[in-house]
Amino acid sequence: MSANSRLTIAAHALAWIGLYQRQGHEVATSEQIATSANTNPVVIRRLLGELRRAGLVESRRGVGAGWSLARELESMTLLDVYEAVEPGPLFAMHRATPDQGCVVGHGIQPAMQGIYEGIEETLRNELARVTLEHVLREVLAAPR
Amino acid sequence: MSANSRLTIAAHALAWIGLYQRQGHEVATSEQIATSANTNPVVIRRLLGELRRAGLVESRRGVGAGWSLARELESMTLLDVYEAVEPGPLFAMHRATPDQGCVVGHGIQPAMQGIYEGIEETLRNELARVTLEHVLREVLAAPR
DNA sequence: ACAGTCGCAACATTAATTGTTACGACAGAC
DNA sequence: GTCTGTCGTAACAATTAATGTTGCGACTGT
Repeated sequence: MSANSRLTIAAHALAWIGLYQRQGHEVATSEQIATSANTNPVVIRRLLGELRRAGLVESRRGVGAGWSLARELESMTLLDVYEAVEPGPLFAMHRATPDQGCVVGHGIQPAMQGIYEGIEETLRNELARVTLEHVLREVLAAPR
Repeated sequence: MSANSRLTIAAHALAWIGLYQRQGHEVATSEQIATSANTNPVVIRRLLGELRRAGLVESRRGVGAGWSLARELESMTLLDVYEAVEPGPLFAMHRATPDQGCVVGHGIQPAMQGIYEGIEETLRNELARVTLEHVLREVLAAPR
């Protein structure tokens, strides 16, 4: 479905910064993270900018600039990241409004919206159960 | 996120056929459904074709041709529809493979895949709890 | 033979994400 | 005060997926 890797890349960036800081460094640059994620630094800066707005990371400017965590990885969940970087709802409605003169065309959108709402709530609960600390631990547990 | 309305349109089509059949008609045409959903008949035929492959609907050709349900709405769930019309996973990995020389770049994909798998399983369970009969009832319950 | 609809392929359009380039703003080093 | 490295952001290009459209052959009841 979604060719949408924003959540994955954002988690990647956070894990990278977290690990780098544990190795004694103050800040990580968008270029370093971009190299690890094999993408463009601007893409990383955009995503981290959204995470900063959500209070998950901080940035410093000038020489020796870069990004650092605003909170412990333990206190961040995938839900925090998801809400920071994913704008819309999971499932979309019709692109053009259906025929309001038809019973089904008229009732389908409220019906599906109500159903989708419950499903997204469940998804949110699941995302909230996974911390970024957990993600980093899983990353380090990968066989090499 | 996804500007992806396939599940919504497919549910719309099934509810439409179901209601139409309850009104005494044998088959529904892609043109009728397309009018209700405010889209092109070919879009409907494509979606219904996938639902037919999944055994949810049947089609007849020739004069008086059209679509009919292969099972009761009561016995179809949104999960059946979802699996029929949504190909890929919910969350995507990196577009380009991350730097395998980096610890995080190396471990991130297996880590996230494992996490996403559990989340998608939960999503599937939620979708499986909603029958198309329920959808149609919600549709008809909408205030006019 | 005819008419209506599906089946399917080919192509166009739209929209979202991702990638790239460019340049000003900022802050520490010298 | 200048220099250097990095962020901040805008503008635009490239890529991809979904959706929309057209065309025409296949099928089947009349």
